[in-house]
Amino acid sequence: MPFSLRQLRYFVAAAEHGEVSAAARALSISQPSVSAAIADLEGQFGVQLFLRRHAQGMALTPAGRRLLPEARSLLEHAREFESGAAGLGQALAGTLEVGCFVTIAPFFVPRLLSGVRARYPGMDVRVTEGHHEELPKGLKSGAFELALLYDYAIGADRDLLAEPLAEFQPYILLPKGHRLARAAKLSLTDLAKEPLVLLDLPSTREYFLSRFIALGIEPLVAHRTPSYEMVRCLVANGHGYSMLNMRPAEDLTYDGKRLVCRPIKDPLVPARVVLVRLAGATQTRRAAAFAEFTREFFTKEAD
Amino acid sequence: MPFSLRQLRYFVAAAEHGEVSAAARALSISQPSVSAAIADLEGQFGVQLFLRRHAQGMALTPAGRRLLPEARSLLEHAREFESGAAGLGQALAGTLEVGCFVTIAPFFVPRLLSGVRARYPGMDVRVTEGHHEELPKGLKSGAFELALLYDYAIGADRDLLAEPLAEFQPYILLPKGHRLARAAKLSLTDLAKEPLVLLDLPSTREYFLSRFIALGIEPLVAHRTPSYEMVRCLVANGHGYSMLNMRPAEDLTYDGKRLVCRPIKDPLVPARVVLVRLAGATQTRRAAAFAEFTREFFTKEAD
DNA sequence: GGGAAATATAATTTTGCATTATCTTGAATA
DNA sequence: TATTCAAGATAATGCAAAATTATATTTCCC
Repeated sequence: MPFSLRQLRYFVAAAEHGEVSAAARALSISQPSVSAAIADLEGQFGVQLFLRRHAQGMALTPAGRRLLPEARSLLEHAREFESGAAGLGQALAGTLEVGCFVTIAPFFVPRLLSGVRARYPGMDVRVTEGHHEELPKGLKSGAFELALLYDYAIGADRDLLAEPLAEFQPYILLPKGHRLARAAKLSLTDLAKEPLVLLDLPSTREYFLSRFIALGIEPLVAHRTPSYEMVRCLVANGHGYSMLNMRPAEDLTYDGKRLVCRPIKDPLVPARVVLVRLAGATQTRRAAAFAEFTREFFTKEAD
Repeated sequence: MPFSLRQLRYFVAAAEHGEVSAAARALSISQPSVSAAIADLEGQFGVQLFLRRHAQGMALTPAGRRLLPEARSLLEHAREFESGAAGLGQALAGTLEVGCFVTIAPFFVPRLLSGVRARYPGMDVRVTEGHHEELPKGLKSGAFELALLYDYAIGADRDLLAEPLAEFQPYILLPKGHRLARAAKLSLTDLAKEPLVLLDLPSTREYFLSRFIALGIEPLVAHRTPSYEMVRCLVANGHGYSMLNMRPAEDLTYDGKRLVCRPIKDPLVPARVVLVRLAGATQTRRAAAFAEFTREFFTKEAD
């Protein structure tokens, strides 16, 4: 492209003012800049656009007269493009309320927030952590537009649209040095007589228990706690075993104890992390953008 | 205008290749240049256009996907503008503005227009008739690119280039049956005491009078009129004689009277019809083509 | 864990654009 | 006719954008 939008702007201004000097004043630049831009255009196109009348300013040649409206049109197109492009970012500006299940949040939310902030600088995502009984309510009440949670918490609720993002196979958690930890894989039947530390959260509680019951096993629930890290600490301190979906980067508890994780031999239905939204509502552009980003995030995560 | 066509070109190339590196190769520039251009666009618009997938190149974000066709459209517009602008100088299609002295026009312009239209079908010649004081101004103001007029109207104007096309010896116009009409040739001295009907147009007026004065004759100006046909009618109705350059096909006036035309015995500088253009300006191809055709036309006319 | 591929970043050179000052030209004026 | 004035072109110079090369970083893949 031999010419620039800048040069076109100068050409149009000079044509409108009939003088390079006046155009330069209007553009708040110096007169030689405008002169040079016009001379360059004329050279590029091989056509004389203006007649120089010295003390009388400049007059458009027939060629210049024909070019003027086309230059205006191109500049107008450029302005439209600009506002359209700026609008892409602008429309996303604003706040998006998102809910997230507490145990999922630390694993993904921080990185999701960073990524979304980078891609959509004007967009402000506010994440509220909640339990499985609260999140669907929050969606329905309008407290959030999207929620990140486990599919087992939704059941057959027809009001919610759940988009699967990732699958997690539950695993068994044992204290380091536990006799069962020597096996590479464990069967739930091996654990039937062992004390279970249950993550005692709505839905999650039922989800874990149902994994046993599906195999005809009645687990011995020795401890119940609603805290994820408390589960890990209890297990690491020898109070029993547990079953979890998500696995932190280190098998180390807050109180410095070591854990051992073992996959489960028995075929279990995995837990699916889903992105949930209200079936009836039309999605805002912010929500669509967040959903798109989250989709990509988990696709990359799966690789 | 915060962005440039250059940046848009790089953006489109990167989107098409899916890689900055490949786009840079295709554009024959370095990879960081493309990276920087895209980063700048993203900054300008406040939107992320690409997902960086490191070893996997780049993928368009939803925003980038939306912007891509618009960027292509703007670039296409710019290309059209460019070819249009470049074509102004070269292509024969388009409009050529020509000025012509009023009394010359009816003798040549209609046939010139027909001929030019036949030879250059895409070319639109617009002729503006004017007087000798207006035509050079029109050239200098850019109103027309070429003008057809008498050489005596130019004088020593160094800004104008005049190309001779045809010479016309002035002749004497008498009413039918005038006593001087019996002579085959007339001397201006024979007319010194006769009433003169003067074609009263700038330059032309001075031109005719100077023919007499050059011979030491002071003509008797009985009537002045700026209308060519009025001169003929006044003469035909016995109000005097006149001197003209151009001779219509019939020596018959609008009011049905007969005229007699007689050549002049005295040696006079002929009137030259010239094609004039601005000395400083570069000629468009249309103007060159018109000039060439006009040259040929008058050469044939002289035969 | 190491190599390859892709982009980003850093440092440097080059180019383009802006500026000020000066020159040229034609028109208006005395 | 000489002078002054207005407008554009040209020249010299500084600065900022964009190009380049080289290097770092990240991820994939073996």
